[in-house]
Order: sequence, then C-alpha cells, then structure tokens
Amino acid sequence: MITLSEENYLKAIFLLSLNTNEKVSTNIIAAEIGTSAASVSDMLKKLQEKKLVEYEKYKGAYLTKKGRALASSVVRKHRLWETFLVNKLNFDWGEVHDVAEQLEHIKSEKLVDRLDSFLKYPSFDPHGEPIPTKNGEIPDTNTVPLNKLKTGTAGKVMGVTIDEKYFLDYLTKLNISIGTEIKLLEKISFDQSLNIKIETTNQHISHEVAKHLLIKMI
Amino acid sequence: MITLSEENYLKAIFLLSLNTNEKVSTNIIAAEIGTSAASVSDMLKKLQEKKLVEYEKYKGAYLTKKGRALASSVVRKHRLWETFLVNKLNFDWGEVHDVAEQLEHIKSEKLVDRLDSFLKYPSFDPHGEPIPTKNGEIPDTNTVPLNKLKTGTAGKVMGVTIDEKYFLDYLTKLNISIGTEIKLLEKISFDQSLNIKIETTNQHISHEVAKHLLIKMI
DNA sequence: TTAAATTTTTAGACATGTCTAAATTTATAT
DNA sequence: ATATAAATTTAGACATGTCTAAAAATTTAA
Ligand SMILES: [Mn+2]
Ligand SMILES: [Mn+2]
Ligand SMILES: [Mn+2]
Ligand SMILES: [Mn+2]
Repeated sequence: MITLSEENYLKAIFLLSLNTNEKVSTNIIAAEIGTSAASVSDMLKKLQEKKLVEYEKYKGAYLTKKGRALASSVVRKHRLWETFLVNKLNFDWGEVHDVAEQLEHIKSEKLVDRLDSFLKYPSFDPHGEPIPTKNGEIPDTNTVPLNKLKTGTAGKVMGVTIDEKYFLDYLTKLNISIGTEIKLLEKISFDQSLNIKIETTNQHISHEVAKHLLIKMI
Repeated sequence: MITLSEENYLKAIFLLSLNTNEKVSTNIIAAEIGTSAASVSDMLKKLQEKKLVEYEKYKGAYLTKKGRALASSVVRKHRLWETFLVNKLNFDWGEVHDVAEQLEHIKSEKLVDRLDSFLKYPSFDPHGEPIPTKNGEIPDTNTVPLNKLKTGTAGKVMGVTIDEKYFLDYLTKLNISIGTEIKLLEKISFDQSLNIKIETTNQHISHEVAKHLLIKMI
C-alpha cells in the first residue's frame, strides 16, 4: 500500500528529473513539495525501503522502475482530471490544479480507464502538459520556451509549464491561451524582457513569463 | 479543517440516525465504521470539541446543526459521484460504492455544483438512494420495504438500502433492478421468505433480501 | 435489589508524517 | 589545505488516528 504522501514525493521526484534523468537533491524536493529537508530525508528512507527510489545518503535519490511507474500514474491522473474539469465541467484553466491535486490520489484503475475513454484519449491537458499513457510514455511536444525563440520568428503557444492561478489569470489578461500565435519582435538584453506581437497588438512581457510559455514554430 | 476520518464518523452518525433522530451509541457507530469502540470514544470527544456532535459520556452522540450539514454534504457527494460513475462512465451499479467512498472526500464546492449540473440535478442515485440537496434536504421516497407489502399487491422497485457488490450482483441475477415490477404472491410465515412474480416468472427470495428492496405501490 | 452481562471509557502503546534544533557531511573559497 | 558556508541527516518532539487490555459505568436478569 502506498500512501498519499508517498505519492506526492514520487511525483515531485518524477517531475524534477523529467528532463535531466539525474538524482534529485533533498533540498530541491523539499522546495517542490513545500516541506522541510528533514521530512524529505525521513521519507526518502521509507521510499528506499519500499524499493521505490534509489537513495544514497547525502547524494540524493532517483526513481526505480516501480517508483517511476507509480509517479507517472499519478501525473496521468492529475492531468486527466484537469482535462475533465475543463472540458466537461467548464472550469477555467486556472481553477483546476488544486482540485486535481486531490483527485490524482483516487485509487481505481477502472475509473482512470473510463475517464480516459470519456475524454476521448487526450494527449495533452488544458495547460498543454503531456498526459502520460497507461504504460508511462510521455507524448512528445516539440516546443521551445518563448525566450529561446529567434527574434523575428513566430510560433503558436502549445502549453505552459506552470499551472498556478496567478500566472494563468495573467496570461488570460494578456490574451494568451493555448493556440495563440505570437511573434517575437525584440529581446531587451538589459532584463531579457520581450516585445511580442499577439494578433495585431504589440505587448511587452518579462523573461519570467516568457520562459514558461512553450512555443511551436510555425 | 475537518479530516477524512472525521467526515466518515459524521456520515456514519448521520445515516444511523436518519429515521430515528435519536442518539447513536458508541458500539453502533463502531460497527458501522468497522472500528473499535475505543476509537469511537476518542473521536466523539474530538467531534464534541469541534461542536460537530453533542456527546454525553456513556449516553451516545447526535449531530449538531453544523455536524449534520457537513455529514449531509458528504452523503450528497457520495451519491452524486455514484451517479456520475454509472450515468457517464458506464460503471455497473455494484462497482461504484467503493470508489465513491474515496471521491466523497474531495473538497471543492464548485466541483460539486458543476457535477450536479452536469448530471442534470438528479434526486436519486443509481441505487435509488435520495441525494441530499445543497441545503441538506432529503428528497422524499414514499416507499416501503418489500417485506412490508400486502400479499397480492404489486409495486415497482425504487431503490435498495444496501449498495454492496454481493447484494447488487445477486439482484441482477434475479433480474431485479430499479424500475422492476414485482408482485408479492405469498409470505412464508416460517422464515418470512417471499414468493414473488417478476415479469412473467415466479421467484423465491429470503426475508433478508426483501427488507432491503424499497417498493412503491402501483 | 443484587449479581452478572454488556457497553463504554481510559490507559498505554504504536504507526505515520510532520516540525525545529543540533550534529554531521560535503562543497566552496581563500 | 584549511576555514567557512551550504546541504543533509539525526535527535527529539508533537499531532492524528488507530489498537488491545483493563477499569468503570450501565443495563439486564435472576
Ligand atoms: Mn496541475
Ligand atoms: Mn496541468
Ligand atoms: Mn454507496
Ligand atoms: Mn448509493
């Protein structure tokens, strides 16, 4: 039996090591979960016991095959539920994350399967985040963060890498959502902020915002 | 903040005192929840602290207004989720209870409201159990248990009072579901078992089964 | 109305998950 | 190479919810 807390730790390690595939440090996990380093140390020992992570004292931890499968399933559930909330219950994309944090822990394989089918097997959630498949594969996105785009080129917003309400509400205010076309007009070298063109209007956004916008070049 | 365990205790007291409106004893609660009497004593003290129950040592407990509102909301969620699972995700009526036991603890008023709307404001769940309204009212059923029916009269199955898989699977095997018309042919006084007519065929069922079938006379 | 049976509470223990503060290890910089 | 800083672990405490066994109260029945 795996507990809700254990699932949250596994998910954190999973998301933190998605790109790097390297060991994750105690402090990084603590920051992600919003807990103390001491608690993380305690939990890593338990997860090691259960063969869900490989953990070496003072060196950090990474997921075992079993741990990764579990973590992937939690992320899958999180993103399927977010999709359900937006597509079926008309939630706003900024309102779903917190509820999905609860729903991702519901244990019923049949429920996940049926939900997936009910939603017509989506590959991406309302934030453009890829939904892991039942066997743990992660749909490919082929995108770059807006700040990495070459000046003068244009692209379409495919996703965001944060799904906090404040960020998403701000995007909505800027008229940015999934599918929006953006042209990068100018990078300000002083603070790396960007001048961009959305539809017909020019806008100015910070580096902080730009790096969380995933763009597919047209 | 109310915990998952506290919600389960409140729900148990709520369901146990639905008809009687009287104090519920420690042992009865323990049996309902499947825990020890000692644990119930502990928890009743905590719920008393939080003004969710009125509790007198050795005398049992009943819900305060606040406690009843909370309990009713949990039951409401349980039954809405069961309805969702059957009506939208094509679960069998015997498969939904355990999943609903988890889903009933998800905290989001908006989610409940939207789910209710998505399901077109149902008054009864897949077992014919009434779904409490947002303000705690319980739809009236106007039914009698099959064993209380007069010999020779007929009625329609409106609900069941148990939603365990074994019971529901047996009903399905007997060709009984919500809406089925049943005529009571004969009561055997020896064991209070019943001879009944479903559609065109005669069947024999125990008292134990009959008392959990709610019938509306035609 | 007193003794026995039943119910309920208390006492003490344990598991889980968390915290702060102190100790230890590792990394960084002179 | 050594001192200092940073990261991590350990120690000890606490809250929650559970359990079994023993004590106390209540109910039932002789
Ligand atoms: Mn999310
Ligand atoms: Mn998302
Ligand atoms: Mn149920
Ligand atoms: Mn039900």
